[in-house]
Amino acid sequence: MQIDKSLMAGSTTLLILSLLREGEKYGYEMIAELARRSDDTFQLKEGTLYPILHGLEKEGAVKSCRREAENGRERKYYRITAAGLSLLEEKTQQWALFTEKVNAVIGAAVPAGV
Amino acid sequence: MQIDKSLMAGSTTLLILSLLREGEKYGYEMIAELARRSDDTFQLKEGTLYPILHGLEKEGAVKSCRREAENGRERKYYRITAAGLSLLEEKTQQWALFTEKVNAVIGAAVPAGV
DNA sequence: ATTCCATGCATAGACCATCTATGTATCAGG
DNA sequence: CCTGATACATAGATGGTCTATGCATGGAAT
Repeated sequence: MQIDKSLMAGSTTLLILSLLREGEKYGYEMIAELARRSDDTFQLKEGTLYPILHGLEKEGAVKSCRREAENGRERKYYRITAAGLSLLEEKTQQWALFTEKVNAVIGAAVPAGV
Repeated sequence: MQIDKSLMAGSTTLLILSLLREGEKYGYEMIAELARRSDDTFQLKEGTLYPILHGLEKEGAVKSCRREAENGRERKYYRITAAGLSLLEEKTQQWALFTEKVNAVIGAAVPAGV
């Protein structure tokens, strides 16, 4: 099943920050990693990811540095900052609250044992 | 805590159809009901709800009829159709899949026992 | 050698769902 | 009378994602 695009909105930043929490990563890698962990449910496009990363850097949530990788290619590695960590925490709490409330509404419409 | 607006995108239709599954309702009532069940987390605006209802009616997921209520006011009651029920089922499954995958990604970043 | 594909970053414009801001109309209460 | 709650409606702004495209490099195949 394919996920409706609009559902993705709002959670992309949460997903990206979650990945960066484990260590620095570069753009292309994050796209592949998101696809892998979600069993190809999340297939983030480059045109989506890069603007988000630039925005996060602009607000100080991540920092980047260009570096040559082992394969000789130049990559731009992103690292999460202290501000990024607290942003991640906020987003995580919002996500938990949001899913809880949605489930409260739709769950009420589909009572388990009634 | 206030939920980021963009998180709402995509799930509004699911919420509305869920409400209508229990029986016919009118617009103003749905807004109040959503707020109540979500402890005021979801405060849908009229400018958001009515266009959605019109769209759902256009695609045959709901049907409406104007009727005078006990209080003498004229209301527009919406009823979910068979097509609406299958749309609801699809949206519900998408929601379940989506939350599962998001949790897989962000959960992987915060392993419980490691 | 040349072509093609994967890697890797980047941006402009389109798209779509929601919000803001209004507008209309009725009814109850001060 | 005038305000506020009820009730529906629409236009325009906003914001996040997608599509499409561009550039550049390296490896593999013909």
